[in-house]
Amino acid sequence: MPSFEEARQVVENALATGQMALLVGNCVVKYEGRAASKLSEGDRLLVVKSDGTFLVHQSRKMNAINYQGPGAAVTAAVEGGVGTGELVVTARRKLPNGATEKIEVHFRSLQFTQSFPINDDAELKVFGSERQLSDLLMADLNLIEPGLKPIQKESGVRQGTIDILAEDFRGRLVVIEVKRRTAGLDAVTQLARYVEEMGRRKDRQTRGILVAPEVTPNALKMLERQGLEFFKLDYEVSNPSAKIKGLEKKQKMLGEF
Amino acid sequence: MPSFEEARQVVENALATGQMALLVGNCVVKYEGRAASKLSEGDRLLVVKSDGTFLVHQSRKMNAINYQGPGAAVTAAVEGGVGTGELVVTARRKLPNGATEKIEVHFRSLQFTQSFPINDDAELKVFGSERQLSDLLMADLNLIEPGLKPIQKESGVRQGTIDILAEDFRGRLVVIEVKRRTAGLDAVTQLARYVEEMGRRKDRQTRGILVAPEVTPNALKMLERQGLEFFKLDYEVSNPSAKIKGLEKKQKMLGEF
DNA sequence: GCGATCAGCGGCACG
DNA sequence: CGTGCCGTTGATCGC
Repeated sequence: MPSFEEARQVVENALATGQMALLVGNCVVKYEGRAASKLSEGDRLLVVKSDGTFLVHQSRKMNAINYQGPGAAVTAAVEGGVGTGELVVTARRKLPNGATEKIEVHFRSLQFTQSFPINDDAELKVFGSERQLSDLLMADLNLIEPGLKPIQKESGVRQGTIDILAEDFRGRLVVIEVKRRTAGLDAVTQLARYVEEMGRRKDRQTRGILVAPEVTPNALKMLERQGLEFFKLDYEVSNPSAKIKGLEKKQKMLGEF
Repeated sequence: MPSFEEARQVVENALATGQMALLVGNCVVKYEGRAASKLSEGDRLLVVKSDGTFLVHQSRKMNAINYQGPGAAVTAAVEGGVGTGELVVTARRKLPNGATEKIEVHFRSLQFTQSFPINDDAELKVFGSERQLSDLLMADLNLIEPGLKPIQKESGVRQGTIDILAEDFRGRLVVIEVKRRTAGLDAVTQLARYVEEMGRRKDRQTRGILVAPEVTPNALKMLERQGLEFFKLDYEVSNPSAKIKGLEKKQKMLGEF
């Protein structure tokens, strides 16, 4: 049961020395900024990271119930008289907008306060991202359709948001949108927009193919209505790699000869 | 510097008694499931909540670098010989898919381990959500355009995914999509889809209005190209409420008489 | 339970 | 910086 003053010093010290501070206690949380919120009394975990990240966690759910991102200015103050006082930890942040947002955690009591030195330069390596699947597919578009050829970005002109731009055996443009999970209506509208934009810019007949492991019934209907296509992508991820199952199959077939 | 065995007991005890466990130490993290990932050695904070939530936090950024949602089964085991061993904390979860995903945290050393009782029944009250703004607007559609009337089955309850469905002074259908922040291309494609679906289902001339505090240049161009409309929504949030500035203005105007 | 959408989304990469 | 879009998105609401 640390005192408010001890807790205040732990937070200040953590901020000064680049450590991570952890506080557990009963508190009320107020937020005002892009929206506003009020969280009444309860026990929570407060995490204050050295980059200004500020997380209030409840006893359930993954997401912090209130938070502030990196760059927030965190302060701690003991307010009110002895015995009736509280520890107020505040995080302020400037919005790109110019306005500011503020979160205040009012601790009525504390179970625990401590700060920790956290040294960590490691970066997460992820396998099975959409980008990676897209690159794997690009390496062999014949998997989707024989004769499909990728179109290289012309002299520095970025296609931007289109995953894969290709040309079919008849010379038609093919816009390919890859999704790593079940594709819904949003994926179809996205593809439809790319196809529409591409057809308008290039004034050329353009096909659109949605590539995903699954597609919802509504999304499939909409695809058909718009004359777009679906290709089922089976893939699997394991620790040092991601693999498209079709490519594996193809390898086996080649191996049979 | 708790021993691995002490730490294991803290985790097990926390799980058994519904407490939240906090561990700080040097670890390696492996994940395999919807994707796969590897995070090499570094100091991190591990949070294990009583609902199975499992969060690995680095010293920076808001999001957990590795995680598992509510419902995960968490276990802890000491592996390897004395002196060379490690504490392995594992979270397993069944995907809706049927497959399972797993995250393993291998602690090589520990700075801190403790569990805390967290009692919290409070729910966050948020002001300024899109839903709330939509309801405020619905209460007085004349703000957007004189003669606009909401079409609703039940008072205040909106149907389906369309934010607001209304009828203008000429009896045309009006689909209104409300965004609480700057609207981009996705908002426009979404609105376009609703308008297209509505027009097709009702076989009736249909307008579409995008309502947002701002709109990106590209989105505005696309709106115009599709014959859709934009209405700038100014609002402000403060702690017990959200207010649409236009409505405030209108109140003042009425008060002037 | 699945489907669709919002979120104070966060984060990243590109212009 | 803004714009666009992915994310092991998560969380919620409606069917």
